[in-house]
Amino acid sequence: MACNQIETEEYKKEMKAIQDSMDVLNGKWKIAIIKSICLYNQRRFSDILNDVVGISNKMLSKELKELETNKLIERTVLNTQPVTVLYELTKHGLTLQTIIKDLTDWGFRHREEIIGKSL
Amino acid sequence: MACNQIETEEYKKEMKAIQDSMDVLNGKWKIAIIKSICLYNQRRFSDILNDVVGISNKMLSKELKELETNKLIERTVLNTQPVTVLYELTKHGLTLQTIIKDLTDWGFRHREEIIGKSL
DNA sequence: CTGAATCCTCGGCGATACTG
DNA sequence: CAGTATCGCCGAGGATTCAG
Repeated sequence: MACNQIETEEYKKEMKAIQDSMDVLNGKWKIAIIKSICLYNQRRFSDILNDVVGISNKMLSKELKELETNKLIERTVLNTQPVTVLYELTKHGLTLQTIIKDLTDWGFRHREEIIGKSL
Repeated sequence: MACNQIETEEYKKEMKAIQDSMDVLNGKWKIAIIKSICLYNQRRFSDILNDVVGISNKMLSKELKELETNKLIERTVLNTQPVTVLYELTKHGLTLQTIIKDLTDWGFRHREEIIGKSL
């Protein structure tokens, strides 16, 4: 119900907003990385590298940079020997949780719908 | 809060579920197409082609097929001259509305957070 | 009108090696 | 440990043309 609305101006704005969201979340790894950090609140580079099965260090490095640019995570360098780098979600990053939860729920329902059985 | 949970089995399932969702929604066009159909409940090929700015017919055709495979939309061919083809959301397709709304809202907030002002 | 077919480009992503 | 550098594949997606 009520997903129709004729206001085209509003419609265009919404489309842009969605594209913004998708750009941030797109790609093969972003959400997996966020989940990894989220799971432990704080996580090191190599920890995430282990958590996110299949990712290469190059990709991880790139994705982390993008997430930081988008102010979703924060990078902290510790003066240990050798260096330790911690990543954690920002306040803004934490607001993604609703979406992530919805995506999870819908994913389960979708699988049932398509394959006819759950995980 | 409470996005951490130690159960790794559950964690893996959730990751798969999210990947399922993202696979369905990924790419440059899927959500825009869904929104277009949704806006009018029923929409023809060339209508969507106009709604979704920038998409090529090849892409539209491909995306529509995928959406149909995923049982999100339904294709109806009318015996007109020339042929008319209608696309509409299925019940399952309509369940995406929550996610789409969340993505829209978050997109707005994100823009404020990053650029410092709204659309 | 609704696509399918073809050709081409560009960037995402992987593999491996190297650095402070 | 936490990345960078380099090479290269492959598929997403654009432009154009053809077909029923």
